[in-house]
Amino acid sequence: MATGRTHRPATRSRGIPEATVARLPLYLRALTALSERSVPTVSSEELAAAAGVNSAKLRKDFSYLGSYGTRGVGYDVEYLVYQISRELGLTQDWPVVIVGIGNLGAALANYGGFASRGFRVAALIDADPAMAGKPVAGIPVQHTDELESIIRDNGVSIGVIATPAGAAQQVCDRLVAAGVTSILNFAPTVLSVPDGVDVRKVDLSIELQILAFHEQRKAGEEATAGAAAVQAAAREETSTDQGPDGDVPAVMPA
Amino acid sequence: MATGRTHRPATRSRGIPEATVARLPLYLRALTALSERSVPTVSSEELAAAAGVNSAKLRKDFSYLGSYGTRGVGYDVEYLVYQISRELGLTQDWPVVIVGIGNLGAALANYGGFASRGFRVAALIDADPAMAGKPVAGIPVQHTDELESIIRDNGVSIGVIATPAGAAQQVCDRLVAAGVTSILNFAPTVLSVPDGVDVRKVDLSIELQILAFHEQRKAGEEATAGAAAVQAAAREETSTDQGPDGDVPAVMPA
DNA sequence: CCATGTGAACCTTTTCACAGCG
DNA sequence: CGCTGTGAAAAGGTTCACATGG
Repeated sequence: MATGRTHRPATRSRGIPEATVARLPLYLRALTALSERSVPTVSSEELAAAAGVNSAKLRKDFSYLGSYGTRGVGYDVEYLVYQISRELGLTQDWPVVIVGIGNLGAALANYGGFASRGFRVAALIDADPAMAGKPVAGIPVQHTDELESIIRDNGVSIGVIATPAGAAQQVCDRLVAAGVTSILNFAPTVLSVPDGVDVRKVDLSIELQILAFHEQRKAGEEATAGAAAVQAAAREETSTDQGPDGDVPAVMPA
Repeated sequence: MATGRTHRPATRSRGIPEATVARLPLYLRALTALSERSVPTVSSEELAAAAGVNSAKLRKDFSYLGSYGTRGVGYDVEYLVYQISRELGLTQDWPVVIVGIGNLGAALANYGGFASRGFRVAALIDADPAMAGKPVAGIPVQHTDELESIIRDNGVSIGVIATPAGAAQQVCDRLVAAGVTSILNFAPTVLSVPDGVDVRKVDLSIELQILAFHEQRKAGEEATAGAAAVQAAAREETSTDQGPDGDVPAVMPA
């Protein structure tokens, strides 16, 4: 930490916009890469390019966190990594359970991006008795019967559901009853949860359908030509700035 | 198709908002479920509940497609399924290739939600020679060398990247050069592509980080109590309406 | 009489453009 | 003098509330 962890009296008022929160992990990833290459500082322009957004947006986002840059120079990489990590709550340890160890569950269990971000896979849970005891990614799979005790014993507050759609709501209910308050849902279902519980969903099929929509437009353009067919040009995917930010994720039953 | 495919003179002007497009797959899923239960019609209220959004939003969304409902009654399920499918371009066949057949790639290959939505896995591609010929989900894995010919021979315009981060850009370049114009990226990297190519990303780690942020707030609330700590109550996750809609997805290297 | 379809109000997010600081 | 930080404007999306039509 170059600038030292001054902890800042935090001019930062509360209420960081959701859209900004959703981009912080992007900046963090880009900053981590710079940090590994021992780059000391970055300008908003450079960092924005690395994160795939435009610089005005990035500066505005950072302004919600506080004034962490130096005019005429840029941002101190290490310091920003620290500030964003702290803001996202990644400086603490988050035990996570993954329920449903099919192809997807296994993929998630093996994902390396967890540990490096403060997430720890506390347990893998599956309803199939035949899976019990089998190690996946070095962690023995436990039976669903153990779900409640696992959650409680490990103080788990984040659960990942990678079960088939039919089992998702039931698993969700049990996770919530046992104390989980944040759920990442990969099953293609709408989960209903009580107030105070956060749900985010990832649905692959949805992402593909959105791509298909735009793909279809591209094809139609040549045909419809003439008149006002330009329109799609509005979607200037300018080589950067991906992550349309305003989206719905994608799913996957195991 | 109850109402028959009248094809409608389409009062519908062009330019459906991105946010609406992102929700169409959600409605489609809910409608498909209703269709399977042979439900003939739904009100905006019912369908909205099933899709996890509020009814005003749903009606506004549908208004961009045209007037497909009947006042005092609701929407014809079969007819809407058809209209939305057509709008999304799902009435045609979309051959897709998946590059990177690790845990995640295999999970995707096995995902059933594809075929039922007009997507067809045309080929599985991996750089590991040892994988070549091995069947995954009934489809033999082919070596990366074949990538260009596979794309061309099958007229593939949508590619899924499930490789490690380091290989993603290179794979992306080859896909684009071979003719792919839509990419779903699971690797935790920002891909740069020429104009006209669409990229969507899915990043698991990002989703978890967003959950962690809110989780941290919840914990802080009790401590910070007193003063103005309410604020998070604004996030009324009212048992439905998940999918904060304004987000950034999550990734996964194989 | 009911539920759709939609203008209008409202809120969020993005973009602009430049003052101000290092 | 360059780059950050930020008001103000613009764009985009959501919610309200009700006229409209089956």
